[in-house]
Amino acid sequence: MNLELTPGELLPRSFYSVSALEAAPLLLGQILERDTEEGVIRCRIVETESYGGVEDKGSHAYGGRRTARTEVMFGEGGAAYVYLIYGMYHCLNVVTGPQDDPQAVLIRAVEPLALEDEVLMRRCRGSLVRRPADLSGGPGKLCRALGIDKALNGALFYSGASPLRLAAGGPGAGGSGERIVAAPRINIPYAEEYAAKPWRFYYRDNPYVSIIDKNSEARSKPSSDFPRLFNK
DNA sequence: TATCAGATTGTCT
DNA sequence: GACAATCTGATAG
Repeated sequence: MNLELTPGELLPRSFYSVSALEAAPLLLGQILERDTEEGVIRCRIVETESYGGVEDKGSHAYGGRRTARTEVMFGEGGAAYVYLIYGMYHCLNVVTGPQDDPQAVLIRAVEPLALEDEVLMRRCRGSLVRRPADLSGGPGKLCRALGIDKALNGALFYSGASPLRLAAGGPGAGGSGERIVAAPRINIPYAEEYAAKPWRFYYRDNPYVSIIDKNSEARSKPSSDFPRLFNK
């Protein structure tokens, strides 16, 4: 996919028509915008995981399980799927693919774009932040830092009227020369043979990434090996 | 730095 | 009734 987009412009609805596996690395480097009472928080996506299709045993929609919770995943791509995990944390996903094909990309880590964004995120965060990953390195942490809860389930990322949006990152979003690591997804032992699939993507050496894979050096690839949103 | 148990509730069987 | 796409603080080395 090669879309000509101006950095800062909202990603178009068509961006979300691809599979979750395609979208996961493409979302790296894109900008997540969140409207809060204190102002707009802007941050860059640095870690994602793909949960794709009814055959993925790691997915909430495995086997076509369509319930009140997973309903958003069955809709057209471009909506937010937000759910509660372990009774106290929320997780944010970007729904992709066509209607009735449940696929989503879990956003696992973001980094604040500017100092003002970091200030707002720290304010929302609550607990002690010593290192970058403490702020927003992890799906539960980033939702707290951005004030995301189930009220945002179904929000449309491509709509200017939405309180949660996705905009194009810099000229190299989806890459920009940074190496991308593809590694197994986190905490889904029940997914059996799907647990080992390298469907987690993150920027190597980025301090906001939640967990560093020991074999990341061997597994990392130049970003040019992944689909690009922008031409060079 | 690494490991571990506890927290806490919506969701599904 | 069991468990979850997690995080945190405590404890040991």
